[in-house]
Amino acid sequence: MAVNRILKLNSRDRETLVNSTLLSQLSVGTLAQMLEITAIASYEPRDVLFREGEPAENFYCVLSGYVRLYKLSKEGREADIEVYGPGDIIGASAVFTQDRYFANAQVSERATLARFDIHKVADLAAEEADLASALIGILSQHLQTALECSANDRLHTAPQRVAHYILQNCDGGGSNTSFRLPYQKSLLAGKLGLAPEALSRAFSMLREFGVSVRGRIIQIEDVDALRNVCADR
Amino acid sequence: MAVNRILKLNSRDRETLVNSTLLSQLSVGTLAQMLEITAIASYEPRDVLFREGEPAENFYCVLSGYVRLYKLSKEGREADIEVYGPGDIIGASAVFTQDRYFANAQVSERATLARFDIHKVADLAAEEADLASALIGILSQHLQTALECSANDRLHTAPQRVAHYILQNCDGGGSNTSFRLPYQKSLLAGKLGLAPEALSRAFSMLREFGVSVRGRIIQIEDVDALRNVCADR
DNA sequence: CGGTAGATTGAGCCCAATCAATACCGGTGG
DNA sequence: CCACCGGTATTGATTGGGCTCAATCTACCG
Repeated sequence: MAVNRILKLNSRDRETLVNSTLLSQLSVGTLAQMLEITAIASYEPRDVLFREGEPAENFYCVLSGYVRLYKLSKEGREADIEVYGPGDIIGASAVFTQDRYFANAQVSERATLARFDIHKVADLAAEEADLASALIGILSQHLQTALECSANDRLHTAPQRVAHYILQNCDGGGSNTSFRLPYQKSLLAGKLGLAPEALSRAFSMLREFGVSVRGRIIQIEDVDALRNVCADR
Repeated sequence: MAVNRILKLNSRDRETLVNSTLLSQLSVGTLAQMLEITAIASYEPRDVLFREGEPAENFYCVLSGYVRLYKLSKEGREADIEVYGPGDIIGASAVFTQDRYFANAQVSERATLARFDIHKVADLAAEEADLASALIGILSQHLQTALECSANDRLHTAPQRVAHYILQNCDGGGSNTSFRLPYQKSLLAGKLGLAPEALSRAFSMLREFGVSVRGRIIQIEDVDALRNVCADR
């Protein structure tokens, strides 16, 4: 598994890494130490980073591409838990628990990742308080996101969840705005806890609220109208 | 709100506090410092500890009783996120983010709680590495639980979730075993992401798999049969 | 003995999963 | 440049799980 190539860190990836949610919080000293123990590698779609139950050895920072975290049911169906993109940290909780991975992680688009040995990082975190702080920050953030997501699932219908996602991703923007989905719709569907068909239907339902979808481009006519969708329907 | 009485720490509560997921990880020195800044108070059912969006000031350790964490939809419907019992920590993520609460917390049964000022704890954590470690541990644990819960919702039907809950709570036990629900069924329903009616129906469906429910007592005839429910139905 | 809150049961409905078929898109190779 | 192909997306028909509403039942307390 994971037949990946080891790489040198190019300047764009380096920038992403240094600005990631974890490394951007560090002092120059700690940052340098982290960079020293970083291994960079590229992955092909469908590569598996780790599987549930395996002893945890590494955690990752996404430099480019996307990785999805998911769990399997006993019958083999899978449920996506989270999708990570550039700058995101995967498996940070393993740094402390130092136990086993509790989910599966798979690359969805060609990706470049930075890999860290959790034991080395744990040792470093014991010495450098800023690293420990940064890790707590990541975990707090992820925890909040996860709980948010649970509540979202339980409270909102498919069109509401999609509307919410769109609003989060068209960053402000005037009344008429648009953006490009960073990944496949099937991946988005999983992230939102939907079957791909349900996502399609949600999009077409949102057409009457001024949302048009062509390929990966999402156009929003009236942002305020969308906000109401979240409340009403 | 929260018209609660300030109390002295009695010996049973003290034991619970010292054995809690947070304090049990600390050195004697740090433990003593934490105990110094602890305020103990008792709460009545329906008391609200905090609301979503309020500036975060405290986090809590449950000494007795139960507290549910939930979010509200814009129409006012509520979705439970988590239920905390004796020894559990509530709002730990606020220690680091030091921002606002991201959910609501309400007491469900008469409860005694230990309250900590997040700023004091944050300061202490900056000095004492064992406290920082313990906080990371709590967060990792909570994160795992939350993600587990999301996946559970998406993968399993109501009877499966209930079977899973029962199995987790009849700790080993021979083929024929029983236990008592620690709180109301409506609270359990919320925790499992179900309407109370759905929980009822799940219980009656599980009757044919050897589960009998009388009041809060759950009797399981055949633990292995239950394990299969999780996979099949 | 009423009273109240929780739990159960039934009926109807709605949302989203599933299955199946078709349309679309992006690449590859002629 | 176009024809083809495989993976992705859409659309339709059906099913089923769980929510909602409403009525009954139970248990606990005054």
